[in-house]
Amino acid sequence: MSSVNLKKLAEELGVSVSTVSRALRDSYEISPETKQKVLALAEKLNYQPNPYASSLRNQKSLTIAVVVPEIANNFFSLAINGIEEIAHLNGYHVLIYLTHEDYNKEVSILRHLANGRVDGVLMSVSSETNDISHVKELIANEIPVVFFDRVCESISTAKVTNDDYESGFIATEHLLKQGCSRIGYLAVSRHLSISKNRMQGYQDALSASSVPCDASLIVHCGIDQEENTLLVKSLLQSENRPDGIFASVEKLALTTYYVCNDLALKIPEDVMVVGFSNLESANLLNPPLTVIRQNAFEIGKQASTILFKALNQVNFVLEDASIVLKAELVERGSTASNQSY
Amino acid sequence: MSSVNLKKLAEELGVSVSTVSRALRDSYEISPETKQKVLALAEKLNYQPNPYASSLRNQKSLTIAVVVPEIANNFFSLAINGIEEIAHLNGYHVLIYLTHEDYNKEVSILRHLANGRVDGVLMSVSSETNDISHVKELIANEIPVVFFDRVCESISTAKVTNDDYESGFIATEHLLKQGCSRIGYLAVSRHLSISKNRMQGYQDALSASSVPCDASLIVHCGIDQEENTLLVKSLLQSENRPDGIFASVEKLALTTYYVCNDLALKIPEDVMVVGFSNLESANLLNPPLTVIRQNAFEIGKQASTILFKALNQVNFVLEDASIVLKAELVERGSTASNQSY
DNA sequence: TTTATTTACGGAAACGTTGCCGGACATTTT
DNA sequence: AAAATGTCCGGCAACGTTTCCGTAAATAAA
Repeated sequence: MSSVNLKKLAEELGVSVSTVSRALRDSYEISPETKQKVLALAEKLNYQPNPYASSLRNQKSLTIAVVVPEIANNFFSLAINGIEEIAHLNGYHVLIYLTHEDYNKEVSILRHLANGRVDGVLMSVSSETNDISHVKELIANEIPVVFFDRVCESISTAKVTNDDYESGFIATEHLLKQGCSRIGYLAVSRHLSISKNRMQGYQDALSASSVPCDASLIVHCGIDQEENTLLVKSLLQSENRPDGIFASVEKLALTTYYVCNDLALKIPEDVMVVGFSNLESANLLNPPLTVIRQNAFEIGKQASTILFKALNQVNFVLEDASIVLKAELVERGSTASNQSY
Repeated sequence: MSSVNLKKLAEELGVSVSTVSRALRDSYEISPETKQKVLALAEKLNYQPNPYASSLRNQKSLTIAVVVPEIANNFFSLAINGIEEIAHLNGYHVLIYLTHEDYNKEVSILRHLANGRVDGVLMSVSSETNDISHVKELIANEIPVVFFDRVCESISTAKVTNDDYESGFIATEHLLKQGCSRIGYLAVSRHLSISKNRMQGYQDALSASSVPCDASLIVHCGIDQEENTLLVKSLLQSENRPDGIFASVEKLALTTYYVCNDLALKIPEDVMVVGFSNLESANLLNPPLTVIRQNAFEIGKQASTILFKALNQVNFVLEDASIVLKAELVERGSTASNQSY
C-alpha cells in the first residue's frame, strides 16, 4: 500500500497537513501558488487519498452493494453491467454479494451491511426469501435499498421491474394464438413476486380465452437443476402432456430444450416453447427460441440511477421512484405454427 | 448507518471502550462474566464494527478487487463466481471494476487502487493493453496482483491460465482431422497473450500437418461487434473462403454462426466451426457447437486461492504459484464430418 | 494612526477501532 | 511480612482525513 499521505506531502513542502488537504480540495483559503505546488507534488507522487480515512471522517463510503442470487446468469450479469456504469459515473465503487438463492446467506449479508460499509444497496431477492425482516432492519438503519427484478412488494422502497403480469399474459396469449391448448408453466419459486405475477398473467390469459387452467400443468421448480430436469421430464412424459411450455426464467427454457431432445419431442411441432431470456444466442438455438426479452442492462441502469438520486437528494422518496419497464416478445421458431421445415 | 459503536456499548454497560473491544475479540484479559455481558448486548443491538475504522487502524481492508474487461460474458461471470466463493470463505469482500476493454480506464482503475482500498487484485487485462507500467506501479505499491486468463506475461507474478497453445493446437488439429484444409482464425487482439498463444497453437498444428498457413485467413477482430461481423463476413465471402473457422473467443463463434446464417452457408457442410466457449447452451445451438471449454469457475477459484495465500503468508512468492489448467475439446455437430442429416 | 476586514495558513479535534502501557487489587511465592 | 506474579480493566495514542477555530500579516476603512 502506498505510503504517500497528507503528512508526507506536507513535510516535503514545508506546510501543514491542513493546508495540503485544503489545497487538494481547491479551498478558497489557499493561495494559487500554494495550490499549484501541492497539486504538482501530489501528481508527481501519485497521491491517492486513503479511502478508509475519508470514509471514517465523512461517514460516507462512496460504495454501494449489489446483492444478487447468482452472477453466472445473463440477466444478473447484464444488470450489474448497467449498475456499474452508473456507479462509475457517480464516482462510486461496487461491491458484489451472492446469496446463491440461500435465505440465510441473504440475511447474514444484509445484517453485515448495516455497518456502514456501503451507502446504499441494490438487490434482487433470493428465491427462498419469504420473511423480509432483514431488509426492513437494513432500511431502519437508514441504508437506502432499491430492488430490481425480484422485489419484496410489501416493503416501501423503490422497485425497478418488468411488467411481469403483462409479459406472462402476452407470452401465454402468443402460445394460444399459435395453437396451443395445454400450456405448462414452469415457475421458479413460490415466494417471488416475479414468479407470482408472471403466473397470474398466464392464468388470466388462459381465462380470457376460456381455456381451463389445469393445476397439474404448473410445475414449481427449485434451485437444483437435476431435480428441475426430472420435473420437466415428468411433465412432458405425462399422459396428457402439454403442447406448449412457458418458462418463467431462462434456465428453465434451456432445461425444456434438453428434455425435449432427450424425449425426442420436436419443438415446435410437438411442444412450443416460450421463455424469459436475455440470451444473445437465443436466435441460434435449434429451433430459435421465442423469448420475452427483458432489458436487463436498462433495469440495472435505472435501479442504480434511482439509488443515486436517493443518495444525493435530501428527502427523496424512494417508493415514488419505482419504475416498471416493458418487456418484449420476440417471436421465433420455437413457437412457429406453419412449418416450412 | 447504524450508530451502534463501541462507545455506545461501553456507556450502556458502564465499562470502558477498550474493555468492550477486547471482550469482542475474546481477549484473555477480560473476565468471562464481562465478556458475556458485552457479547449479549452486542448481539441485542446488532453491533457491527465500522469497517472503515478497522481498516484504517489495521491497515487492512479485507477487500479485494476484480478487474475485468466485461461482466456480461460467460467466462468472466463464471470466473467471478469462483472468486467470490473463495473470497467469502476468507471473510473478504469483492469490488468489481470493468475496463470495457479500454486501456485508459484500466490505467485509471489501477492507479486508484494504489490507495489501499483493496489488499489485492485479481485481473484479466483489456484487449487494448500493451504498455503494462500501470500494473508494475501497483505491484510496486505492494498490492499483490494475480492474473487470470488474460495475463501480462512479462510481469513476474502469479498467473492462472488455460493451456492456450495446446488448446489452439488441438482445436486446429480437430478441424484438420474432420477434413478442413483452409482454416480461418478469428483473433481477438494483437496484444493479448491468450490470442497469441492460441494462434501459435493454430499455426503449429497447421505446420505439423504440412498445411500452408495463409495469412489472409487470420482475421484480427476488435471490440466493435458490427465491425467484427463485417470482417468475418468478408472472410467467408472471399473467393477462396475457408472451410473451417476457429474462433478464439465465444463471441466470435456466435458471430460466425450469424454470418453463416446470413450468407446461407451451412455448418458444418460448408464451414466447420470450433470456438472457445463456456456457453451452457452450446449444445442446443443449430448445429451444436464444438467448443474448447475452459473451466472458468475453476480458474476464478484457483486465482483467488493463490491471492489469499499471498495475503496470508509472509514471503509467499507469487510467481511460483502460477497454474496452467487444461481446457477440453467437446466435439459436436458444428464439426461433424459424416452427416446423417 | 487606529480599528475593521481580508488573506493565508497552522493547530487540533473528531470519525471508530485497536493495542500498548500502566495500575489497582488479589493471589501466590520467598 | 515483603516481594513477585496474576487478573482485570481504564487511559491514551495512533491510523489518515477533514474541518472548525484561531491568528499573524497584509490591506482597507475609519
